[in-house]
Amino acid sequence: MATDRDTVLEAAVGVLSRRPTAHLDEIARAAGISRATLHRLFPGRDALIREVGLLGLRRFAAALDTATVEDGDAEAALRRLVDAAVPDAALCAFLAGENQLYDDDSINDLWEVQISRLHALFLRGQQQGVFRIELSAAWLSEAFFDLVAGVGWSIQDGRLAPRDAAFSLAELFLGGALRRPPAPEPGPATPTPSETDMP
Amino acid sequence: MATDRDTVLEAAVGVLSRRPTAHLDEIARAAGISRATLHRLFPGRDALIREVGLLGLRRFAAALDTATVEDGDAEAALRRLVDAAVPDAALCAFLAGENQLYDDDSINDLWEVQISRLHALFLRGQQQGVFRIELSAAWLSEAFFDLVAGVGWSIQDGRLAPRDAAFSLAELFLGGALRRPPAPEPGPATPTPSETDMP
DNA sequence: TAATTCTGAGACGTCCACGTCTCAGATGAC
DNA sequence: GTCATCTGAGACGTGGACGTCTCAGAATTA
Repeated sequence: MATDRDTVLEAAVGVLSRRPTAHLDEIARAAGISRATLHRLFPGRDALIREVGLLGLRRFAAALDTATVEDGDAEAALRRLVDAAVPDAALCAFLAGENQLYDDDSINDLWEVQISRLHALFLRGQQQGVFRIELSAAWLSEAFFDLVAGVGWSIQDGRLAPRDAAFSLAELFLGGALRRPPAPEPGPATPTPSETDMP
Repeated sequence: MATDRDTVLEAAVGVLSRRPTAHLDEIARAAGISRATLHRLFPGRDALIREVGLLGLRRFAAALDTATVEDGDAEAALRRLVDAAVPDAALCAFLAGENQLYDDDSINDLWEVQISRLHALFLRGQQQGVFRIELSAAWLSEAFFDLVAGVGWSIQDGRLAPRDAAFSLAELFLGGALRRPPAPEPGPATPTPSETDMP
């Protein structure tokens, strides 16, 4: 039973990120509460969707804060951001799927702010000579966010181990974004060699 | 006016990929037809959504075919796939957002087939020593598809030039996926140095 | 124990998107 | 020209999700 709002919102994300048209019954059941209690917490469906989006944006903004993306070396900042954002990847997956959904200006503004911070990070990295300049900062921002969303989907569907998420995201993205690709690292604590998938 | 089914479906994708709960009125308007004609082409909303998904899967399967991803060097195969898939990136964006939507087994099976082909490509590339083995083939498949979807979204929103799409996708993804990253290439016909974004 | 608060289950009415139908006008074939 | 075919606009009924309400039972507190 999840009575506090954020817990319910996270349960809602688990359903809405894959089935945006899910009924309130289903969302309530996923949260382990009744439809009545769901209505007590959120006035209606629109309010619920809105708060889910707000929670995602607040979490992503918090990840940008804790990673202090505005400071220091761009590569190190991005690695910090990966670690900070991966725990909330599911929320980012929801945002990626319908970031144009809201008529609300306050949400769109908040969204723009976070994207701008991400864009600035890549722009700074390009100026520092860390990130490739053949790829526009806008594309790097979009691709990074999409990969975070992909991490969220993969974990939800059980196709990616949560422990491997940050490593997989950082290695794949930085490999393509860095101007001087680093030598392949030895791997995470629990390496996932795909040979084990072989018959 | 778009009377043939595929054209209507592509117009529907443009709306549904960003607003999955869009009304049929809106979809019809986006396709330049009336709601009555939309109902003449597709029995109902479920049928429309289903056909959109089927079109996306057929297009992606066709891209895998034309790229002959089962043949030859894995890196070259992936580059061919990029070129073949980018034109239908918008459809992939729709699939990425709600690939678990369908109760229909025929669609899920078709989906699994294509994902398996992608997975096999990465597995073969890893065996060839082309792709990194620290990243699982499953994650590479997911990430590739998510980036294709990201290309679709970016183009739709005008954040990525269609001419740069294939280059941006291939360079970013292969940079992170290849075992021996290639030296940075000079760039596409219309390079997009992000310095031009600077104030 | 007794009182208070909160929740779940269910019933009920409302509203809106959907599906269907009709008909006038446009388009095209002959 | 005539006829056939197709489309758009609009009206209409329906279904189902949604929002509200009530009430019994559980959980918490004193």
